[in-house]
Amino acid sequence: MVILDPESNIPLYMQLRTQIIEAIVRGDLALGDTLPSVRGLAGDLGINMHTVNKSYHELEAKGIIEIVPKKGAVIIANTEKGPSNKQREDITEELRPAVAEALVHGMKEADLHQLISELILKMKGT
Amino acid sequence: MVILDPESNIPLYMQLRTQIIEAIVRGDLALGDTLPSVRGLAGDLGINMHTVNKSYHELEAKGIIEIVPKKGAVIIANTEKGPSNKQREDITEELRPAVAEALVHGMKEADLHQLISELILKMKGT
DNA sequence: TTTTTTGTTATAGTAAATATAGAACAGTTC
DNA sequence: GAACTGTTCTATATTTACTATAACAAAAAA
Repeated sequence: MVILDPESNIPLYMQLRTQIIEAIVRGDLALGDTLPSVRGLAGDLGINMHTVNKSYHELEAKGIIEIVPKKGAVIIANTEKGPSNKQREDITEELRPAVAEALVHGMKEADLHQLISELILKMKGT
Repeated sequence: MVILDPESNIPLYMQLRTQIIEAIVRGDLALGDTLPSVRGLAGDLGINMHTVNKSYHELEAKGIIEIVPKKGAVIIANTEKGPSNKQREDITEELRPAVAEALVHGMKEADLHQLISELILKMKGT
């Protein structure tokens, strides 16, 4: 279930790619599953085909899906095997600003671990 | 020491505000210290005054500095006291996409804690 | 085999975000 | 008084984000 907020300061294509990733994490989508066609999903969400296409290509760049021309997009992310070195570095840089903000407000290492654990629970939950 | 990358896809004002936060985390800037004037810092960095001003106002919105008109910007972030509820929620939402990406690539909770710990070390170190 | 659907590419346009530039104002500091 | 401060205003250029069509060629379905 994807819900986009057109008023958000977060671009639509980012909201979409994040929610697709979370759908995989929840198990709503699994390895080998195919994503809806760019036209189909765009129609359902009431947004433009190119916006969906941009999300898909970002997911492909992250190694989460594979786009087969003229066919469709298939999930290739292996939620069992760990991340590659590059993926791990990308994740680190993505975490950096938020971690810095946490530390500047006095959060301790243990607090951050707790917060992360809560986030994981919420994300994997209903 | 602030270094900006004009070629980055990350806006200058975001790079700047993140690096100021990290400077506080490192201890290069402390509670009560005043930031350089918007004109002064803009000159040093070779960017526009308004760009620096935008960074400062984002830091103020995050409760990290206080801008006193006609005087300057003072650091009010207390790196000892924990974050407010709102700050904690903001940090959680900022972490969400990166955590989702980590999980989709098969990182386990313990792996993420390890990665966070490494990040904190790097951030507080030289 | 015809039709539909697929991702891709190209062009075009609007709106917002980002960054710069210069000027003026009114307090603060020296 | 002079220099410096953040603030506000106008203005402009560039990039990003999003939408809108259209056309293409290959795959899939009828």
